[in-house]
Amino acid sequence: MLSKRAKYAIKTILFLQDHPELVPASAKLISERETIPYKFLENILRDLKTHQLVKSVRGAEGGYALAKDPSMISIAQVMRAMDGPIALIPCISERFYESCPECTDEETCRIRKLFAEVRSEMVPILERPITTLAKSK
Amino acid sequence: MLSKRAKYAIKTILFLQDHPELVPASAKLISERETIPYKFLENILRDLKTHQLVKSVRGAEGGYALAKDPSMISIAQVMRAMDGPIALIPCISERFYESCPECTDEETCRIRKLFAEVRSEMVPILERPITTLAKSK
DNA sequence: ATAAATCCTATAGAATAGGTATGAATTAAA
DNA sequence: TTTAATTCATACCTATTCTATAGGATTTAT
Repeated sequence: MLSKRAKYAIKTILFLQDHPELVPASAKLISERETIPYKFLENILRDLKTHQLVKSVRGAEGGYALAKDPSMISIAQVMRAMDGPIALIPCISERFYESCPECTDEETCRIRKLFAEVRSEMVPILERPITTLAKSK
Repeated sequence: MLSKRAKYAIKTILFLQDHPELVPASAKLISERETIPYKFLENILRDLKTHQLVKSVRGAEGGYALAKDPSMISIAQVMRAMDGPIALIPCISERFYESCPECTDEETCRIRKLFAEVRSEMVPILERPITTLAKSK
């Protein structure tokens, strides 16, 4: 399941996309508008910044903005930044690969094969740019 | 990510499917053959039994067997028994539905919409009977 | 200067993961 | 009828992760 951290991060990214007029948006503002605990959000924003998904302006009137064009940002990027692998098992993850200690033959592992199929269905959906998410409200 | 609990459970189910000649298979045997910690496996087997995926025979020469025809068992069933929802967010889960406390309108929630799409791709794959998993080794 | 911000480190409580310990109940076989 | 193998049940344990919160240092527009 998606962590709250990732969910809050996604909401933050979408908020920044939806409100270019409020940019740079302060953590306080985002926190209030999206009902995300303030200090927790600060933490998440730092992480998003490390992963170059947002950029920041310091000092009074400062805040956060998307670090790149929204058409270059996907939910998958946010999820990977917050929660790590999208794949349900590490032995098929592209960016977070890890072999199963007990596995004798990855090539023939049925479990791996099944979850590889799942992954290859999930990833393209999550990698769509956030601009393709129908805007609502 | 899939928990070890779920992974061990899947391996156990596949083991029982692959070795009808060893049925009823004792926890000890399964534990050795699949290198799953014995006491942890006992725990998992109890849970699988509660969810009617395996049945047990008590006493000496006892052990575990699949509770129904393998063609009626899916990886999704095992995952739900062990880890709960397959959906990445609870507001689109069929069996473990929970609304997001802060959500004002599920109908228009873009996040929900996206993850619903992900879920509807994942579930059919995971719900295939285990008999359809190409046997290997 | 002051206020409003980001930035940084540390801490804390709760839940979950991954197991372990102990022993009772059941049953086949010797 | 004893013994050994097994399931069944409960409780416990340790480490990690999750979800934050606290306190303060730093930066900057006004």
